[in-house]
Amino acid sequence: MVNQQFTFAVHIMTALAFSPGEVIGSQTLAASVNTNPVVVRRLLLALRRARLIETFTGKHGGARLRKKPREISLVDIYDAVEPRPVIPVNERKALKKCHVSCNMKSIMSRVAESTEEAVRKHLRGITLAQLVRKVRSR
Amino acid sequence: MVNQQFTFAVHIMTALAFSPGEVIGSQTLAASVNTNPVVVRRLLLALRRARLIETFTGKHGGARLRKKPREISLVDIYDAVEPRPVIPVNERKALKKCHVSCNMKSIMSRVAESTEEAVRKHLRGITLAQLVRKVRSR
DNA sequence: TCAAACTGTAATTAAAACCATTACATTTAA
DNA sequence: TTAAATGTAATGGTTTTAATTACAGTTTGA
Repeated sequence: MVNQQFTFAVHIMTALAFSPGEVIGSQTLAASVNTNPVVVRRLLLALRRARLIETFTGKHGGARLRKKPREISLVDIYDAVEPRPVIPVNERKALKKCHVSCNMKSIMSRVAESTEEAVRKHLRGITLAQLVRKVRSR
Repeated sequence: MVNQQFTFAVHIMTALAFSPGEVIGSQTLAASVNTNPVVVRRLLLALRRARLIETFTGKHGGARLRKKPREISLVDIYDAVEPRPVIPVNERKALKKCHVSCNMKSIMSRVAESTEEAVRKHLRGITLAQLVRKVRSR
């Protein structure tokens, strides 16, 4: 299985955006995502670090958006949860006598970086507001 | 992250492109990538299925490109090895009473698909010939 | 003031993904 | 006919990921 943190985080943020201003607990969010509340809380911490949400402890605690859904794009969430790069670079040491081997790491690094940028650029164009609109239109 | 199969496959293809027309064995390729010959052979099978290379069994066997490096782009290799999608969709069943939960799967599917397309579009712009040129220019 | 309902966080377990490795049948060249 | 390859199945070990348990700290409100 691949890392679902980004997927989970988008779900959580969409749920928060769907009920503007409301404070929602990790229990409720976990039920919506169908995962464990602790998993949700860890993601909420990451989203809070990125200043996308604020959280409240104690009874009636939970999380709430800090910005408007149209001001939050998926790249904000992507950066908040810091998923592994789309293309991993082979970190093993090169075969000295092989010209290709000696240069692949730096070459693949550039490919990986530019691909990452392409993904981020794409995600930048999708806002939470758009996702919420899709939820509502069904 | 996508697994290293794509990274390994690009390395292998670059090595083949670096020695045009030459048949190179899995042993040699594995040494360049710094992995096991069996791992390489499995990738070679995938690349062959995609008709990017041809392989030869028996003594002096190995692999060779079937097209010119400038006619092979990284998306061809990407498609050949079929890595897991960049964004995985949460396949768990939705919480019936939650409107967001019920719609997230189809919404995230579209996000995942379009992101995949963004990656493929980017990779389509990078050819093996370009990578080989970079190897040579060092 | 105390119990209930939360969050924050560490530690552990379980499952999945990934790659390496072994083994061997088959093919080919010399 | 032997040596050197590929093709491919099976197995094992490591790493990654998510689930779970546990509990201290915070807040609300009866």
